Amino acid sequence: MNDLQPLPAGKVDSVQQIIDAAAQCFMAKGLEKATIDDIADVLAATKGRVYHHFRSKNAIFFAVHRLAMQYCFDAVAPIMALDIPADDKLFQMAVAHAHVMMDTLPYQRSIRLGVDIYLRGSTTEAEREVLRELIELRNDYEDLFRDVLREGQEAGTVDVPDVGLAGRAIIGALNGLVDWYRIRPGQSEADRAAIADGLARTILYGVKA
Amino acid sequence: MNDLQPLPAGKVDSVQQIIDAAAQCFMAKGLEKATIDDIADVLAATKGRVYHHFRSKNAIFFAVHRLAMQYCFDAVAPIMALDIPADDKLFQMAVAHAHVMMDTLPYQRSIRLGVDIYLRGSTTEAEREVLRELIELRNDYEDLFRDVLREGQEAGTVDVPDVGLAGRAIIGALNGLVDWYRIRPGQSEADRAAIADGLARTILYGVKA
DNA sequence: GCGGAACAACATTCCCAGTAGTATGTTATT
DNA sequence: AATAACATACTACTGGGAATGTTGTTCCGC
Repeated sequence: MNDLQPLPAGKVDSVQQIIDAAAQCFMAKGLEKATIDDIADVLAATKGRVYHHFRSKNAIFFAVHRLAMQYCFDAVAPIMALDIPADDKLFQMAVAHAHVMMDTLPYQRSIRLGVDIYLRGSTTEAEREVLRELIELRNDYEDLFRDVLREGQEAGTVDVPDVGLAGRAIIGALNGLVDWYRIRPGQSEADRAAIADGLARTILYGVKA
Repeated sequence: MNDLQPLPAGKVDSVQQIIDAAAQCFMAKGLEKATIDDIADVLAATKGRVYHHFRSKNAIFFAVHRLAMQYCFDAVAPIMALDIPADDKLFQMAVAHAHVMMDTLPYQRSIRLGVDIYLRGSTTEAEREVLRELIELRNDYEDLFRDVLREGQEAGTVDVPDVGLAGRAIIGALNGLVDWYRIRPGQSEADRAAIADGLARTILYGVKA
């Protein structure tokens, strides 16, 4: 995939490959049905390689989840720092989030609904602790949207019945991408930009004429 | 839950109980981790009862899915028949859909992301056939929203950049309920009405002041 | 600058717990 | 007596994870 790099390669790359393969498998077959062997197969390797770097299957899922959240933060956080009106900021954040959903689809798809299910299934206390962190990460991320909403509400550029509810609505509309978006061969960057822009616009301006 | 009926009971009721128990288990532990024994336990019964009425675990999931869609149609279809402006219709549909999400949470939660995953895992052709029907059902349902959107767009009461995209946004924002809504002890019917109304309002009118 | 020890990065093999599904009772109803 | 509606007991298999084997690389004293 990225074999043509100057070959810094080494250890980090191998772990990264495993995480990436896992995300693909999780997306394709679901968290449970995807086996360690499946992940190894994608890499043309065996379980040995996977278990050398990860303690358990859960640990792999956690890594996928953490990276997925990282992608989101990296895309949206810079916009938070901009000194622009809250409504404009929100628009750009929505566009950025939509792009991340499409660009890192396997990751985002893997973590949907996965957390709370894994929470109940996790045996060790250590695992539950990691899960709480991940959930908190997610909450922090979604708070970014709520914060901007509140900022706009106070400045008068945003008007919603309930900031919390509006935040949920926005996140829901954007995350829905993960459910219906499919990577098609003939799609251009412009097509994806149109999707991201159209979604953000619909959310910001509503559907009423 | 509905024990106080005139007790028509009999066979239909037993099957219904199994489906209901399955939906609860699927919500609590996920489709894979929920076992047939779990479902039987909820009913204080054994696998025998379950397998007497259902050929396989997949068949149970299909029943849950079908019923989940049925609940949606039953709530939204009547509104389609009303002779009111498209934007008002859309608002009422959104409110109704939100209520169904909360009222039948275990069902709706069970089917999220379950379909496409099961699609790849389904062995027999018969199962895949059933899945195609279910997916088509879902598309038909979502088409209801898109149809109303288009109707409003033509009538001038709705203004969106893209009808398909706006439909996805609306569905996404509403279905997001399934992810974050939790049944709390002290919640009243009014609380849920506020959620449904607030969501619909945010979607219809957007967030811009 | 070389022999080998220690280690990293895997591959192979094996075990066993858990689970879907089956086969075979058992009881009540019609 | 036939069948519906279950319960009980059993089988077969899958997949996570551990134990162990193999190979290339690094490092270190002499």
